[in-house]
Amino acid sequence: MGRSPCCEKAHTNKGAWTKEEDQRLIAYIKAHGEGCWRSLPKAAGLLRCGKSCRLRWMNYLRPDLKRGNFTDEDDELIIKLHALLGNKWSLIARQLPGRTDNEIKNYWNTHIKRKLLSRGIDPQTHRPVSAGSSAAAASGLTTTASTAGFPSLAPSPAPASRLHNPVHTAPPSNVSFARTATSAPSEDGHSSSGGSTDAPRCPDLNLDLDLDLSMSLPCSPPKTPAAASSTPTSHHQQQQTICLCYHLGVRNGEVCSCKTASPAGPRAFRFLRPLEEGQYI
DNA sequence: AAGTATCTCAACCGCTAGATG
DNA sequence: TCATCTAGCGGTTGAGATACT
Repeated sequence: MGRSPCCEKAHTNKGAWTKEEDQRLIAYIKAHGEGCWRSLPKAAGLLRCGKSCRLRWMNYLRPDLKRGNFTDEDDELIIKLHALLGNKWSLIARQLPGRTDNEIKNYWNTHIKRKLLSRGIDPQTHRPVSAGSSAAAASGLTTTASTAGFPSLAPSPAPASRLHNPVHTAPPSNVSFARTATSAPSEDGHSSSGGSTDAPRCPDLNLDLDLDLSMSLPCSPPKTPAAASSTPTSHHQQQQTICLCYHLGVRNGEVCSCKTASPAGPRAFRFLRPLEEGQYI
């Protein structure tokens, strides 16, 4: 498209940030706030790409970041969220205040994957790995048994990045992460956003997950009023709405306050359709 | 102590959605 | 409507740290 590069690469530093660069970036953002990342480097006197500045700030310098080890509770929450959302690291990160998507992504790849495999669970599908079939696990092949930790949270087979992103779009009906047996598989077999295993590993899987627009944050307003009022099907209107936090046990049984805290009204909180009797996903 | 293997995680790259003119 | 720009996302890489021989 003839698009110009995001920065003049010939005149930008790359690699690890120095303390001085960090200080410059922090000072600038403290003075001016987060804003136009493209123009920030020049304004702040940094020989860095705006993208790089943004990343450095978001992943490392932000004052509200929580450094240090993840707790077991964090682990379990991440696992559950991953089962629900796939590799939507930014969405997962928003449920863990002080953690970044990059940090969670790294933690997943270095710790949780191994932890799940040691439990005999395929980290991509969240289903038990059949005995001795680590290769199957790696390729996303699964058994049909329920997951060990959360049988109702079988993973959604990898919505293509942004194609089914509940934050960005309000589909005409459910944001169904499930795919039928006739759904097209992903173009490649390796891990991509949302997961690597678009093979029909769960042909009858129907998560029927209706994540509302505020999925991104417990109480964040919807992106647009139009989207917020996107017409739910009558089918939906009959569903009891349950906050995702509540469903996941985040609030430990409490009714999530995000329902009331949202300025956008009752449509602004996330809900899952409870499974009907005999239904499994 | 030295060399090698493995692990961790900060940073980069390429891509897309949404905004704008 | 189209072209372009920007912010943001997810996958990947590689330097440094650590463990092992």
